[in-house]
Amino acid sequence: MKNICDNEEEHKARVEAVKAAMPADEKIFEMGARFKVISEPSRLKIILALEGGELCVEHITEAVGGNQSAVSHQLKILKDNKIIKGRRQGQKMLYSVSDWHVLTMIGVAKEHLDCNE
Amino acid sequence: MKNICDNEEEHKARVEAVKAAMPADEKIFEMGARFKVISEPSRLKIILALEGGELCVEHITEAVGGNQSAVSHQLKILKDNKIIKGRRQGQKMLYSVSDWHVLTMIGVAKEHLDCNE
DNA sequence: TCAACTTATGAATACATATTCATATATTAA
DNA sequence: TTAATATATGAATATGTATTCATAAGTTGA
Repeated sequence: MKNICDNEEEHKARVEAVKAAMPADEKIFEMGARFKVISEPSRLKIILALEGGELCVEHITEAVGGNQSAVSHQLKILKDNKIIKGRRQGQKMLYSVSDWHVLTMIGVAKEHLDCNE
Repeated sequence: MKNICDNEEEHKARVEAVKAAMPADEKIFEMGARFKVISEPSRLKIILALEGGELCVEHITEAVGGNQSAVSHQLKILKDNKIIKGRRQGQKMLYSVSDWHVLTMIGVAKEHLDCNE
């Protein structure tokens, strides 16, 4: 069976095409950063906890387990990456998901892993 | 404005509901692992290079840059995570994407970042 | 202003992992 | 079997980052 990888002319054309279609390094890095943010289990849990609406830090901490400091650090990373947003209400900070693309991607992953009972 | 986080009764119910809807730790970890695999720029590039069909290691290396060893290491990680598959043809190994969920997720990310020209 | 409560943050530690170099393994042709 | 080519892999290094502890900062009520 003939394969493109054994044909030197097609080879060059193909590799050039792939390189041409490749997004800029900067874009690749941004995409990767996005996936990296939602790759950590603790952050993934936080996003899932917020899927149903905004919650304060204390409640998030209860919902996902772990201690308040760790949750706060992760909330900061999620906020810096614009995946969640926070608003203050009195002493409490209420966080909610602001990037719905992320929920879409998590939905695809959940579906794939059959997480919905 | 009344908020659920200021109401102790609703609070407990809500946190319990969130915990009940939360996938098992194991599932969370698997989802995270999936995202982690596609979060590294070098691996993301490899997947994008393979989006148009199978390529041999040498061509992948040319398309994404870097050296052969690094690409091979990343190919192994992608293969171990069942995101790509490889078949041997003579001296060459031809790799292709086997997990289309991953391409879906990358598509969402690309759209979000406006990577398409 | 002070005290209580909630959240954020800096520093230190511990752990994970990407890359490189050298080399091993596999395949083909002679 | 040997040489040439293609790919894989082990070990070492370097870098990134999650977690914890201690404490700071913001908010409210007295």
